[in-house]
Amino acid sequence: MRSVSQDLSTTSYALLGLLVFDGSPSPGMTGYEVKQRADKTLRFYWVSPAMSQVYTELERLARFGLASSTSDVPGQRRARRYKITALGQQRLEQWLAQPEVDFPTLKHPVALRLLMSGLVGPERARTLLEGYLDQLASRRADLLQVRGSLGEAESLRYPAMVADWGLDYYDSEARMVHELLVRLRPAGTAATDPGPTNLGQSAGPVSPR
Amino acid sequence: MRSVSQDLSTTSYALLGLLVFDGSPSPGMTGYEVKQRADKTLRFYWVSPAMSQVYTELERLARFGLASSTSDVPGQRRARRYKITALGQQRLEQWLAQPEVDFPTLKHPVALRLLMSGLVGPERARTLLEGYLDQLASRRADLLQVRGSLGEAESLRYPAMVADWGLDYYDSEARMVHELLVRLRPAGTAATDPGPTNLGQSAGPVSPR
DNA sequence: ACAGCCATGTAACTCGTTACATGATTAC
DNA sequence: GTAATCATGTAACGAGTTACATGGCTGT
Repeated sequence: MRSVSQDLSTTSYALLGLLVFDGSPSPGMTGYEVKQRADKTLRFYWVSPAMSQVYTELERLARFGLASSTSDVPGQRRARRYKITALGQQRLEQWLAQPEVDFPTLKHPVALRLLMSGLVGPERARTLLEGYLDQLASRRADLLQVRGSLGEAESLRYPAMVADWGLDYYDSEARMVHELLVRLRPAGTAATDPGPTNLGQSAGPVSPR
Repeated sequence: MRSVSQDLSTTSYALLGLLVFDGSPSPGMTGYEVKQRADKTLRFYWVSPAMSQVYTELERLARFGLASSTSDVPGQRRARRYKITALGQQRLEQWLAQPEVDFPTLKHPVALRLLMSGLVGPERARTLLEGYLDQLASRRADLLQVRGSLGEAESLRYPAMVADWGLDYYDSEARMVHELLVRLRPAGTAATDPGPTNLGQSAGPVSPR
């Protein structure tokens, strides 16, 4: 649709972004290293593509002249290393300057299940949310470690801001889930499970037309 | 991988969930109506599938016996209506009861761009975040309307909880983005754009090994 | 008569995943 | 020697999108 010559997916730009952070004096990154970097950082705000996609994506960037691949053969080990090119950096900057940015996409299996938890009752909803709290804590710990490794250096200012954003997000989620757990057990109610409520089933239409 | 006979995608279960909320006395929903419902609610926590996918997905559910399709021909207008079956509801409940739930996936183009904003400077980062604030406000307004339509009815308790969760999420985002905007313009700094910082480029490796 | 909504579907394609296949190097 | 990690790739498939094609019904 966008007629700026060949168009890249957001994931391509994300990988290009990983290459740009590698810096000029470096000999470049192997696909393997790119994947590791993606696992460490990209996964929190985007996705970490599968290894196979990393390789095909890097080859694509090279084909478009946005990355240079240098076949590196020190002993015997084949290891292709990729660096961002001037053209690649130019394209990345163009992309960053684009005024129209898609709204974030959230795929939230926990919220989706909570939505329908009337079918299975509050006990299940509770364990669902508690499980999510555990996952959140573990994710937060991972991200906190990343944040720590970024430090306060001026050159890593933006990555640090994004990491802080992520930590704040996890904290907000945890806070809200705690609140929901409270709502799930109102003051006077005993600990006994009242069983599933019916979702308006056979009790008239839920949303009146 | 999961050997519970034919397995459905989360999107299938989400659509099944839309059907279950339609309630027994209803004649069922058309694909068109399912899509509209998805646009109104599902999109906030999952995705709203394309029309074409809604139709193929509903047909799939019918093929598996999880939804019944009644070809409805009142005048001439062909309109296939779908209702969830007992088997469908059973499968949905099984899915809801599953202990292992995937961690949410966030695709955040704004955070992704902020991460690399060192390449284009704080001015661009600012407009990026301000644009996001606008989008957030509009999204929040949409969701607030949905929340309003849910009211305080006991039968819609869970959907209401999820809507409140969503509103809280949008508020957290807005609060954090404001904070980031403040960080982007530190106290003493003048309004002049200092230009792009280099991301550790030609200034030694960013992450020391 | 024409626009806009209701309604359904097929075809081609993209993005991304898992499974598979291969092999070198390093640490114990 | 053998397990873990480094390293690269292909093939098959699934999920989801856009583009396309079709047509009835409703209000102005």
